[in-house]
Amino acid sequence: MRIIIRKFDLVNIAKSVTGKSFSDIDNKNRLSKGKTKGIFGHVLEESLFNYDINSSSEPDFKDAQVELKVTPVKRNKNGSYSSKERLVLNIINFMSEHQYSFYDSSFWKKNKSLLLMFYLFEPEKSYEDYIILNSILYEYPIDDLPIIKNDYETIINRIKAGEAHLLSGKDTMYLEACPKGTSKTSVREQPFSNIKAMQRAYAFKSGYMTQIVRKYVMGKETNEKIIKDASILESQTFDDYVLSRIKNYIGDSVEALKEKFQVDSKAKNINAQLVSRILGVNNIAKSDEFLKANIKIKTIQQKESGTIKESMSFPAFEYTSIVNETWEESDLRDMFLTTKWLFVIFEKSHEKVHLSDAFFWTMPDEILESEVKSLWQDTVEKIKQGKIYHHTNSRGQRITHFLGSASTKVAHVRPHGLNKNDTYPLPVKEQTLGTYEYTKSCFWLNNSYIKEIILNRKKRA
DNA sequence: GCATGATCATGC
DNA sequence: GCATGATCATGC
Repeated sequence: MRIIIRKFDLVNIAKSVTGKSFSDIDNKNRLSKGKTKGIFGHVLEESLFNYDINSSSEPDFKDAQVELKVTPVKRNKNGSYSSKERLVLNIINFMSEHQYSFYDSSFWKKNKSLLLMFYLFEPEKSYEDYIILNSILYEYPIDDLPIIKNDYETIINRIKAGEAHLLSGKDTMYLEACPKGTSKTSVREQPFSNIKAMQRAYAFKSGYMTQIVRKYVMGKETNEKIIKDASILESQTFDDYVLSRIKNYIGDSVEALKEKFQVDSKAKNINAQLVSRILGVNNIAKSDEFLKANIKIKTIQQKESGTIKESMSFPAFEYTSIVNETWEESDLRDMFLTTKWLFVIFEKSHEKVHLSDAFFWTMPDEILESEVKSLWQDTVEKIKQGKIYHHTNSRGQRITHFLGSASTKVAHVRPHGLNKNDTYPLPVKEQTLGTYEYTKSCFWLNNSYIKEIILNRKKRA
């Protein structure tokens, strides 16, 4: 007789190992056979749930229609927790998937209910000793579903347009088509083009997974939402909705907006605060949608001449970390590959600053892999050689060897800290100064490049 | 008026 | 106490 396991039972079984390590659970000695991809899933399937390992288009637990996923959580330097990576789901069959609507898709059939088991990834520990943090039955929140459906449509529409080879994680918000294969040479045929496309799988982006971790594993309260009514997204995308809300205020002065929304602050991000109010939230950067989709807001001031007032800063890098990175797995490259920005332009005219434009932007791959890459390499090389300080100018400022905006087209390196005494340690001695620390620095997008982005956008429109 | 080092106000 | 987003200051 076959025993039918229900969702409720599965969650209880999963929760019974909270706080245990994989070696505690592994009674079939799978861990002793060495680490392989998916080993944690295999241990739990065999030793906790007692079923045979399979790879079928059906969910792992057929009767309950639940798919088991074991996924790592990491601890950040500031003590918070994030998902260590995206959650990869089933492979997309380009040849057939385009025939289905969302609820008939392979994505929905296999993943409509997920049993998520989170473990803590700890780099200093051996993998057998990783601990299960918690387990939950994940069924999509009603507010997330319209966005996930729109993401699905976006992926399908690219396949229908014969563009499966151009699919990119940047196309979508929560659900992405991520590369899945041993290399770029893992390609498959697509139905509406002769060009072979990289094999891809559905996946939840790491930003989406991080919010699940924070809410369901760490117990953090729900984020405020920009979309107050899920039906808004039945007729438009999230991006279009956000831009249409902002466009209602184009031409308004900062003074008028401060008055209208009763915002009074000397903070340098006052313009971002105003955009938050326009979208009906306290802090757009902390909104549910921006966090889950990894969208960041940047406000930009354009002078009457058209020049952009300031270059654009990003978080400071740590000298000791960046020298241990390769470009392929660098924080900088990862940031540009996984972040989308909402640029909001404020233009100065007639002595007043007005809201003038808003659009979403991602770093083009070809720029990332040329100009940005070479700047990163130049910077890392100089840190490795301890060749940072150049000379002190007549104002007592320390001029560096890092590439400035005068010698680059897209991005440059400049200080970014509280003051010049706000430093990070150096991996090697600074050759001229003899110190083991230097003022914090970060990568900046050149204001001239930002101007170019805005011009190109106007040309296209 | 630009380029670049230095710094500020805020929030967590 | 520090990260962050954004801006300030001034020699050239």
